Amino acid sequence: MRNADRQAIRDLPLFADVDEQRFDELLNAAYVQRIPAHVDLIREGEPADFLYVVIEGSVELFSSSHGRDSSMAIVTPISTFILAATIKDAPFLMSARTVAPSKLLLIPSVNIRAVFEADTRFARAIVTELATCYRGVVKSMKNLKLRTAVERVGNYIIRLQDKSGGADVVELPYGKKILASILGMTPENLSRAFGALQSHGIVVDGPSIEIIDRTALEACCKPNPLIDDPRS
Amino acid sequence: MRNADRQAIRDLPLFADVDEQRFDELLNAAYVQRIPAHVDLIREGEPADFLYVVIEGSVELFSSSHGRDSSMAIVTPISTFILAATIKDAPFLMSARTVAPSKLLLIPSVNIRAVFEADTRFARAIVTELATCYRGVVKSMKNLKLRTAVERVGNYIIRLQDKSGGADVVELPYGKKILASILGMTPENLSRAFGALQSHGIVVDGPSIEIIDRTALEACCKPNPLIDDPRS
DNA sequence: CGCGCGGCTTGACAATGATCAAGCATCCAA
DNA sequence: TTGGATGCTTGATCATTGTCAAGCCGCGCG
Repeated sequence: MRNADRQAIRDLPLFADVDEQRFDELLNAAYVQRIPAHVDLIREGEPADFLYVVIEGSVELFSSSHGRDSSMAIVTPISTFILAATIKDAPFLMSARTVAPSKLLLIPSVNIRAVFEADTRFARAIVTELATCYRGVVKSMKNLKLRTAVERVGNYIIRLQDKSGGADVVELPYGKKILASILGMTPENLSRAFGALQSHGIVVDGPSIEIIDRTALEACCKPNPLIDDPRS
Repeated sequence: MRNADRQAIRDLPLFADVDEQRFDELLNAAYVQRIPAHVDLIREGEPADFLYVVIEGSVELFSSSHGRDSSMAIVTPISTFILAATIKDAPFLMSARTVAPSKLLLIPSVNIRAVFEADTRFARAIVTELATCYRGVVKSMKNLKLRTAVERVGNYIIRLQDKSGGADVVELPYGKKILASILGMTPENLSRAFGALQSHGIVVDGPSIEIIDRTALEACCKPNPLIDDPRS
């Protein structure tokens, strides 16, 4: 493993305070895997044998039930996924597949659980991580239940602009098909929402979106920091 | 505080392994409150000054944004709510109000965080609790995104029957208006879903529901343990 | 006890969003 | 380079769900 990658993982709040020796143990037990795009990593319902860390690329978490599918989230570097299932030694509630060619670190769950039992600082870091994950999903629920499709799309654009340092032109980081599914709508409806928002301060050109009137966009889509602020 | 209440709280996985002296500290710092029905306990966006424990009665967690409201969960005894906000010292993402006359224990968040820092077993119990809460919300998301309204209602009935030990007749534990909102629909649509399910193995009489053909109900609503099993 | 309010049901109608289908553009593999 | 597959857009149509409204019932309060 490259030192830059190792340091990037070390800098994650989850691992930052772990005892150095135990961090070494985790990494020594782990596997680095380079995976092409569109590869299934794990299937919902299967045991969570590894904690996954996305180093490069991106991973889609999705769920299926009786013929229906829905994307739930995209995990980008440097992030972990399936921490809760790992800690609980429980089956995973979502499947995961690579969206782009990806570099992943797979840390065996037994090692994660061992360090969790042995290192108090790790246990506390896991608390913070899980609390953050929990609040993230609660906010997604609120987004779904309290907003129309157009509002969800508009607020996604606003968040993306904020995340891009306020740039006027932002690029969608993944395809519109997945974005639609994450936002809880069909691709057709996403196209229509983009169309509708062109009267409210944006210009859409494929994966590029220019925000020409942020005020109009916010008036239409009504951002709420208790849903949209990634730090809350 | 009555000994039975104290023991019931002590028996919660969250507190079961906490050092006895520290558990005493928590309870000594706490307040018992008897609250009538329909009283707002906390408003979303406010700081989470207390961890709440429902000892009797029930509490509705709900959210509002720009004129729209939605119920998110009902908390029943013996359970806590707003643990994540307490631990993160963050604003609460949902409001809470009593559904029925309730008896609550309010434990100051500063005390919770102090014991979290001092008692490893508490930290670990919090991990398990948060992981469980996180998985619960993920399952709610899947319920919303992967099912129709009728399926959501039908699976709610199935879960209620399982929770009632398989009884043929079950009672809705709270009003249909709140149930509709938790399941992500209007009260009118809930009534219609109950009506539709009368052709699929149930008989509805006010808050009583008789399941006369569980097989037909399951065939219609397609339960999935990765959504519906409360232990997963 | 009576009245008012809220919950719930039901019907009519409207709105939102999904489905189906066709066409275009792009990307990837042979 | 070419062909096929996939993503995306757009339109027509359909289905699900929300809104509005009225009526009934039960509960709580004066």
